[in-house]
Amino acid sequence: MTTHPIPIDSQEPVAQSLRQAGLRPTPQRLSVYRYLKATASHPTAQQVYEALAPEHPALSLATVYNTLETLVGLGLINALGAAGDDAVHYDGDTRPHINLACMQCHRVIDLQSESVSALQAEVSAHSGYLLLGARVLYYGVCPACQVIRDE
Amino acid sequence: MTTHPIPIDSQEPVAQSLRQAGLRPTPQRLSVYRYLKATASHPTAQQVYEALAPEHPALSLATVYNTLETLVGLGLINALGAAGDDAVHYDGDTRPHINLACMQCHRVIDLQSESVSALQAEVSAHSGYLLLGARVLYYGVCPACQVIRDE
DNA sequence: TTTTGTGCAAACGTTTTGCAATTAT
DNA sequence: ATAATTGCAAAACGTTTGCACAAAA
Repeated sequence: MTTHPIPIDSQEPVAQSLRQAGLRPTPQRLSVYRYLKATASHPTAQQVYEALAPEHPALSLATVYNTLETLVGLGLINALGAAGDDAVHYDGDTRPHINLACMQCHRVIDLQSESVSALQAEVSAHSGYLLLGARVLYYGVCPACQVIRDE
Repeated sequence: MTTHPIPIDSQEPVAQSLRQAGLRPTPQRLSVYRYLKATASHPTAQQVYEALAPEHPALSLATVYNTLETLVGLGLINALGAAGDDAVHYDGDTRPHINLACMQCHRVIDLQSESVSALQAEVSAHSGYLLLGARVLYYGVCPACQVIRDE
């Protein structure tokens, strides 16, 4: 692989989290993480790969998969599961919120909610689990796809 | 396929739901549904298949997959997504509750919660989505697996 | 009789893995 | 130097699909 001019900011919280876990803050990991933080599209591994490919031509899909798994394991991103497309969608926003998935167009959007924070607190306090992530998602058919369905 | 003596109770709510959707309440569909309602184990398709195989020797894994998809589409069961094992886990309990998944032993348990009903109400009222199911799941490491991990 | 559903096996697409080369520490 | 990480290709796995047969309407 040829080295690409993707800057590694060692001060970045992700970089620190990775180091704390004994992992290296590589350009690939930072790119994947940054992309997930910057987008609201809840992409699949394939979509992350396609989004980063232009600026990161040597990136491999396998590395994207590995990286996503790593980030989930560290609790830095959430794995939401499939949205009618057999591919896991990821969410860079780990703050408590609701996800809405359309099983028809496979899009996932966010919905703010008062209640989710309470939920998370409840789980943290009473479960006894070492929590890594959340998957608060309701699935169905979005307004746009309902219209199409009626035609 | 040979006919098996699995009774079809036409009064069963599932049977009625299936008919309303123009689908037939077959022994396979009722068996899968009943099993999911009766267990608290949040099984994968494979696990449903293995559980029903002894009493339903002609059942095929493909039918289990098809049936699970059908039931999800009708909102009769919930698709929770993977639990560290790349296989979708299903939940026969569609009442609002929290699911806790252990990414190490791949088990999913339930957690009662006051807040989840409020969540669901919020989504129903404000999303504009035609809702089919919920996926309220927190994942991490269960108490038992934490002990093993420490050893 | 017409339509729907099943079972089997093959196909598909997502995800994982082995290994040599590369990179960070 | 040493150990971790990448990229590629191949493999593996869960899931879906095509089709002939069976069952229900």
